[in-house]
Formats: sequence, C-alpha cells, structure tokens
Amino acid sequence: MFHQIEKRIRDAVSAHVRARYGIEDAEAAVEEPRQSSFGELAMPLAFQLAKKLRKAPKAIAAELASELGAIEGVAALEVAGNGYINVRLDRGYYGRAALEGAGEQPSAAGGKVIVEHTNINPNKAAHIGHLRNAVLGDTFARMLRATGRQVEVQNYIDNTGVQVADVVVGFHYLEPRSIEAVRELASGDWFDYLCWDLYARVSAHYKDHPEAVRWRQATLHAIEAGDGELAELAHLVADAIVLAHLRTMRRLGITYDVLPRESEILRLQFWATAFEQLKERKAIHLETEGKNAGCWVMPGSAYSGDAAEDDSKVIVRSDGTVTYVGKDIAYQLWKFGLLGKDFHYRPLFREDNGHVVWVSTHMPSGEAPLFGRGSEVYNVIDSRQSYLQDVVTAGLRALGYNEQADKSVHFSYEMVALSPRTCVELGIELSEEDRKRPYVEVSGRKGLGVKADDLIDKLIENAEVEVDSRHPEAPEEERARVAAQIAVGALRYFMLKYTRNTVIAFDFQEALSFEGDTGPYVQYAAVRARNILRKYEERGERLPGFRTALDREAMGRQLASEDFWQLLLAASKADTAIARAAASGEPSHAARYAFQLAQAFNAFYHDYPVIHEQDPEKKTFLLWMTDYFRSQLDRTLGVLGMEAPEYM
RNA sequence: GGGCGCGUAGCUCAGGGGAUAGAGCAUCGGCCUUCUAAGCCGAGGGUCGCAGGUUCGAAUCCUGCCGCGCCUGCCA
Repeated sequence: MFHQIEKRIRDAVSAHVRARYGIEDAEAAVEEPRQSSFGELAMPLAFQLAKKLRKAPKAIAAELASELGAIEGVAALEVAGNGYINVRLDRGYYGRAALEGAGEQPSAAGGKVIVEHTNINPNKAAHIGHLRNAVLGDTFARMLRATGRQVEVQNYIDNTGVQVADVVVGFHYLEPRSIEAVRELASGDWFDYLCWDLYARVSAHYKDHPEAVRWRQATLHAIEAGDGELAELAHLVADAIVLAHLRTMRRLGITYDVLPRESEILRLQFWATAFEQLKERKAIHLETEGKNAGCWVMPGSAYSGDAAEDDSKVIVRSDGTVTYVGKDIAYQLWKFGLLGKDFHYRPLFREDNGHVVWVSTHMPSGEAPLFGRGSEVYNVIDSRQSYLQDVVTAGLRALGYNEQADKSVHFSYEMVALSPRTCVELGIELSEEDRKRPYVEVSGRKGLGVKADDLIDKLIENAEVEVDSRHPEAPEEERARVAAQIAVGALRYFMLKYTRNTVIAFDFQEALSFEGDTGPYVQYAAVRARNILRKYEERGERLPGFRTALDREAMGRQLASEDFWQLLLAASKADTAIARAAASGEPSHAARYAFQLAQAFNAFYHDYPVIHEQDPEKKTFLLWMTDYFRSQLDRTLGVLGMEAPEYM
C-alpha cells in the first residue's frame, strides 16, 4: 500500500528532474520525516541537486514543488526547512485504497531461496542460543515467503561428529550401558536432558583423564566405518535427539522442509566428489612442510584479503579424514545443485497441517520433492563461525562459482550469553572478573546454560498465572492454549527484538516480562481490536458494508483527524515494513514495526470508544479502522511466528 | 599480532549523512462505573567512548586512540 505510492512519487520526481534539468542519475530519495507534522514523505532532493545546479537548495525545492504537477494520491507538496520537499498525501484517496486492498499481491520473483538454520548438534537438549538461531531463521523464512519468494528450509544434522561421539563414549564406556538399555532411555521423554548431563560428565572426565580421549577416537572411527555397536549407538542417540529438537522447535511454530544429515554426506561420498573438483581446480594443495605437513589446505589468501603467508586452513587432515569445513563445502555445492550428486530422502513425519518433514537417506526409497538447487543460500550460523563460512565461500569461488559465492550469505548473529544475575539464579559460580562483565558466555560442554524447554515451560507457567487470574471461568484446556500462545509470543519476540549483531545477555527477569516492549504487548493490541469487533457483534449488530458505507469523501472527512490518519498510515505500512526487513535481512525491524503499530493502536483504543460512538459515519469508520488494524497486525504477527490469542 | 563486532539516558536497547537523538524497563506523579489497566497520560534523566578529519550538515562516513567481546584448531 504505502510503498506503491512511494514508488509513484519517486518515479514522477526522477522523470521530472531528467526532463527539467537533464540529470539522469538523480536518486530521488524519499524518506519518512521524523515528525509527522512534516507530512508523510520528505525529499531531500534539492540538497543533492544544489551543487550540480549551483543554486540554493531552497530555491530548487520551490521550483520543483511548483513545477512537478499532479501525482495521483498526493494532495500537496511543501517546501520546508532549508530545502526539503514535504509530501502530503490525499487522505481520502489513501484511506479508500487501503479499504480496497489495492495491489497487495507480492511478486514471486527469483528462484528458490534456501535457508539453513537450527543445526543443533544432536547430542543434548537445545538451549537458548539455539532458540535465537531457529527463531531468526524461521522468521527470516517467513519474511521471504511473505514477499513472494519460494523458500526451502533446511536443518543440517551433524550426526557423526565429535559431540555425538562423546555422548556415545558416556553410554558405552563411562556408564556403561547396553544398546537395549540406551534404546529404552531414548524412547523416554527426557533423553535430551539426560544426554545434556552425560555430555557434561564426559567432558569433565576427559579433563581429569586425558587418556580417555582414545575412547572418542575409537568411537569416531566406528562411526565413520558405519558398523558395529558404537556406530549403532551413535545413530540411536542422534536420531532420538533430533526428534527431541524437532519437538522443541514445533512448540514455537518452527518447522523444516528437509534434514540433510552428515552421515549421508559421508556415505554418498559427497566429499570425495568435492575433493576431486577442488584438487582439479588447484583450490587446495597438499602441504609438504611446516605444521600442516601432510594436510590438504586452502591458502589464507583465498578467504582473507590480507592473510599472513603461513595462514591456511586445513581441509583434509594428515590422517586423510576431512574436516567439517570440507564437508560444508560439499554441502554448499549441493545446495546450489553444483555437486552433481543428490541425497535420497524419506519422510520423517507428517505434521498436523499435512506438512511433511523429509530426512536424507543413502538408499532410494520412493518419490520425494526436489530439494536443493537453490539460487540463493542463507546460512543462519552465529558470528563466531564467520571464519569458517568465509572458507566455504572461498571454496566456491576457487571452483569458479563466483555467482553462487555472491549468493551465499552467512546470516550471522551474535551469541546469547547469560546476565550475571541469571547466572547467580542458576547457581553458576562466577569469577571476580565475570561478575563485573555485562554477560557471561554459556558452556554446553560444562552443562551450563538454559535449556530451551525449561524456558518455554517457565514462560507458560507465568502466562498461566496471569490468564487464570483474568479468566478463571474459562475452560482449562482453553486457558492452557492461550497461555502457550502468550509464552511463544513472548519468547519469539524476545529473540527477535534485538538486532542480529547485538549480544543478548539473557536475563530471566527480562525474558519473562509481559509488559512494555514485549510479544504479549503486541498480542494484547490484536486481542483488544478483536474484542471490539466481537463485542459489537454480540450486541446483535452486524458489521456495516465498509466498501459502500465509506466512500472517498467519507474517508477524507474522518481522516482529517490527525489521530486516525496516523494510525491508518502506520497500519498501511505492514507490507513495506516486512519487505524492508526482508531486504535488509533484519527480522528485528519487523518486530519493531509490530511494536510501534501496537503502541499506536493502544493509544487509539484508549482515546476512542468505538462501540459507544454516536455519529454513524464516524462509528462505521472506527469499526473499519479497528478491522483494518487487526488484519494488518495479524499479518505482521504471522511473519513473526506469533499468534493472537482468543483473549488475554 | 591480525580479522569481525560493539561503546547512545541509571539499566537493556533502537536510530547508522538531514529537521528538536528515541523506545522499553526502573524512579516519581496521574487514569479502571466505559470496547479487559498485560493498558493509557505526564515528569525527571544525554559530553551519542575520546581526539582529529571529510561537508551546506556528523550519533551516523574516514583516520587515530581508549575500553569491551568474539574469532584467529589437523573441534564443530
């Protein structure tokens, strides 16, 4: 809605500048003034032209404003300040366009976008750091879909790595337990929690008994060979934990299209194929001396502008095994359809809405959708891995795939740490200097951190207290559902409100808050809007036909009110806000928009009792505004993966 | 040492060439007989780390410095 008129103005202005001054490349920048009294749009164009035309900005602005002519939907152009041109929209026209939902169809341009996120090591329960990853990735995917893109969500499962091996070591050597005993545990509800503790115990054991690392070696070899009890144990553990993670994420409305697994990357020899390509193009070479003698390495110059001479990344170890980065290069090639190989797939399970989550296999097993072959790839991975992501992209470049390298985006974000206060609450001992820091890094290895399910449970518990006190008469099942929706809203919003490169110092008090800049605040505004409409209908009245009752003139009359106009304007910007957030890759922008829109509505709600309005035209208009706001906020909430509860 | 990021109100964070620097929390003071107060209104609170530079204009861009974090593995 908003961006269409914005574009119309920009086009008209650049055409005029071209014709009038013969300036071709004039970027008719259109901004939103910081003060609403300046109008809806502002153009600092005159400042840009001042030098070229050797004229005062103010004079140019006056000239432009008077000569520009009529633009559909624009009521007036005004010169302000030292040379701004402020645009005032035709409110009646704009309101009517919003009512008719003019041209809301997103254009489905470009090929498939692959978004990879979550990627949790399948050896223990998910924690809050993983939540940030999954919520960011899921929201970004929703944003892209909302702008018309085709999106495939992948969740890479490293089921053959050291972390899984360590848990296997725990079960097999430390405890020790039989496969049957572990299978029994794995079918229980708390397996991921159990492994969380076991993993911490194994890590601690290594520290006190360095020789125990040979257990890990034996396990890794067994996993790689793919047979024997240790390998079976590894699969058992990883498969069960993956299901636990998917269950956790589904609580937050997060799901996936396909789970490519490392075991298939090995089994189907993805690496061998990539290795041949890399050797052939001389992207990597066998080091003959120095600390990396016997390894295949990528020279530092490939992935870093000013790397030191001896700075290079080992891709294949001297024992012939491939590092994670190597496998990741193969995987990245596959995502673009450049590897010349594919996985086989089987359905892992079908969700309630019919959506099927697929997982890779090494054997053909019937029909499956076409996965991979993306034209853009976003890897949602925390910023600590930027070095490795650079190496992966450099791998593509070295193979001559510059276009795909350009389309490989490390969608990075900063870590989730713990506030000192929360550490104390969790009983984590802090050193003298840690206490002074704003945050403390979590350590999965030590078993320190906040488990995702614990946090969700706690949020639900808190929401239930509130819901129960407000709606004691409602059925329990319903109250539970509402509490869960509020909890999810609070959690997702909390993970989204920070910009990606802000370290979140996780604090229980802040995360559990339902007031102010929080998810429930936004949900509450949506609930209030729906309450008005519901109450209205409960009185036996039917909503008027807005299309006939509110013509352009009526819109113009009502929107003369600055309050109404500002709310309408804010609500109409939903698509613009989502599109901008998607384009800048910053989900926090969408969250911020939702919050600001909710703020605007809450003020409106307080000042204008809709149902009690006496003037018929105004009442119809207020009802429409309420309905319009609700639909625009619902849309935004959908993109954020939040639901508006039936009541709050 | 090198790379990336950060430094804005008491706290947590937005803003990232443009008009009078914003929000939430906290503090203080108001508003529930009205469509639910998870709300609304108001007040106080700022050397935008420091110093230079670029220009009509710098919190924003550049350089240097100071402080903090992450990365810099034949772990992932």
